[in-house]
Amino acid sequence: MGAKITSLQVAKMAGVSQSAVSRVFSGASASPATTKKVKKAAKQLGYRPNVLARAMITGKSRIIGLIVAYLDNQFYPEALERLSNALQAQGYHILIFTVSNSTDGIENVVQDLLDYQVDGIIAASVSMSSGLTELCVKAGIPVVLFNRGQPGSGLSAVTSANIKGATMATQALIDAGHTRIAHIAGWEGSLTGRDRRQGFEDAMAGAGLTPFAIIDGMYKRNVAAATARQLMAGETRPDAIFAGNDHMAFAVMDEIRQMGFSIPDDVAIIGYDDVPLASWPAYDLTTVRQPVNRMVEATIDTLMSAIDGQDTYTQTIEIEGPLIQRGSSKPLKGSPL
Amino acid sequence: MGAKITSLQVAKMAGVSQSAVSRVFSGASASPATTKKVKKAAKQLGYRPNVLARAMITGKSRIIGLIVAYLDNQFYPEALERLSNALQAQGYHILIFTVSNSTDGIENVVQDLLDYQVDGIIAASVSMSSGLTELCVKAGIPVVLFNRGQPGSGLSAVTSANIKGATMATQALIDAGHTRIAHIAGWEGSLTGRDRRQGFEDAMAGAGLTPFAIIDGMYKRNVAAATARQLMAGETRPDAIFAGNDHMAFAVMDEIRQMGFSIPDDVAIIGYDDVPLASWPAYDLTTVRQPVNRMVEATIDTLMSAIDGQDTYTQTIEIEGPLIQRGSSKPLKGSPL
DNA sequence: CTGAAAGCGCTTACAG
DNA sequence: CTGAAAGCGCTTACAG
Repeated sequence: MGAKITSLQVAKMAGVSQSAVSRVFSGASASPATTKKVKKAAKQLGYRPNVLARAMITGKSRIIGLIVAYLDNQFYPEALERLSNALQAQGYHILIFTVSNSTDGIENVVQDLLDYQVDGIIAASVSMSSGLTELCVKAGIPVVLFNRGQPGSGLSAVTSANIKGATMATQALIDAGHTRIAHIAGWEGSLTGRDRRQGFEDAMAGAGLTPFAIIDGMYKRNVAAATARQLMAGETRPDAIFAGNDHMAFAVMDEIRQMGFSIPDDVAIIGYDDVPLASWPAYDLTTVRQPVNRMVEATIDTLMSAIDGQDTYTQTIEIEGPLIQRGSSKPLKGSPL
Repeated sequence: MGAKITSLQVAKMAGVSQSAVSRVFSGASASPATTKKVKKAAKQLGYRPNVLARAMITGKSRIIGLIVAYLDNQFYPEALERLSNALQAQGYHILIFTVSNSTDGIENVVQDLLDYQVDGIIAASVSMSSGLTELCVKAGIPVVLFNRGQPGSGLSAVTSANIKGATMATQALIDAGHTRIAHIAGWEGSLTGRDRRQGFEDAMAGAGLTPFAIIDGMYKRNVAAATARQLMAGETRPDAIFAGNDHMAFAVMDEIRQMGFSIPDDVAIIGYDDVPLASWPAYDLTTVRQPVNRMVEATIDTLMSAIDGQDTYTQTIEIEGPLIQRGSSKPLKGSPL
């Protein structure tokens, strides 16, 4: 068992040279007669080329390293699935690394990826230190950041239009007549979190309103829940909360309902992402949609052209998504429903 | 850029042979003096061994192929994360393939995996045709099925004790006083689905009860929701529903609540898996816990000993989990709460 | 179009 | 302990 079949054995059986076998399988030119003989022998022996050996020579492993965190946030499994499908369709394979949100894990991960001679790296919601970035650049391995920009890093990034999206969400709350609007923000250490906060502040300022509160929810369920409880337990309460993402918004809704408040009557909630769960009746969450499919497309495109060496310059792509109005917030004030 | 540093360059700089460099990095014996010189040169040049080249010679790629479907079911992202962490800790890396539930996709996937010379394969909730199984056996690549047994396949498998778990769940409904109990079953094409159905039927028969209905929910949200609606729209209605997994149970709860029924007063619901969402207040779902961490442990253990060639025999491991009583079902009849 | 040969970057017996 | 050499399974100029 495990008796590996090599191109040499196929060659012998087919009565041709080893190079001929290689040519047939690597798509190089070969006469119909040779091709036929080789294919027949290969089939009989169950031969398939060793991809690792091929990779060594061509310098192309056709492996893409994917680094992902936050798998408990429904946005990422979906993104992972779509990235995976898109990459498979192009004949690439994904070497996956899951990391925790802490930064220290990622150092080794990138080195491991590089050791495997990956052709490119997609980093979903993780930050790359300048040292790591340099490492990849030196190795000539393109990196694309997914759903997390990193200004000044020199890395390509694909995100949604976070400032604009957050402005839309906040504006919707303002237009519905809310005045005491709080923001449970995404992790301040991430550009995504900072941009959404910026959008919130812009909209509030534009309406001449003072934020009821801005608190970092760290993109974590328990932090968001605790924050919500604290906000709602006070003497004066917010009449609306914009959460930095859906994952936190669900925790906020759970907590607030448990306290006996009604959504959206006592307090309106808006999230960000539009993960599948947001549309389920149990939450029915108003949210800003991040168009996963278009973000994935852009990511793959960016990565592929970098691998092909077409574009050596860095691209930052922002994709806009609509506000999806649902039951967790009130429609426009005075608007018919 | 991309000027790959090889062991030969390190050797020249360190003034030793290429073999010496290799020995230092592959953990073979080398004198302290040599080791020091080599490490110094390697560091200066930023050298790291090419894992692909190493894999070619040793015949060990340290890559594990992971096939996963149903990523929209919260159980799998969690399992993926834990599998990934456990494997990384052992120095293995995961080549991931996401497949749809349809069987046709997996054929090519396994071939791709084999082409990459993976050391082993973990198949999460996907079935392997006998042809595929034979392919892996011939290639000497161990396969472990995760959360999906396949009797007669000769493959190792790790699952929860599905029959027992389903019996417990059903018994809990019976003990709470329900008599018109329906089962929205997991996909009949899967052993998991059939076993849970079996457990349901056993418990019902044991109590002298006739199932109100048994309908295949295909492990799909929309099918489960439609089934629930149909059941509840009838003249006589079930007073309890056991769903084949949590993912379907959530859909059932959403649908039933939208119809205006109350849970658990009008109808009690129990699921299977105990995914994180089950404990969130919005669902508060009574369910049978699948101990992911122990299932992952068992999977890794089984795979590793197969890779090391210690155990060539097939193992089928079933892990028991407790029933987690929550608000979607009533506690034991007459019990204080 | 085809075969003989070199070489990808390593590991590992084999002598010394 | 160490170096020279063979070889893992391929691809790819190079002649013919």
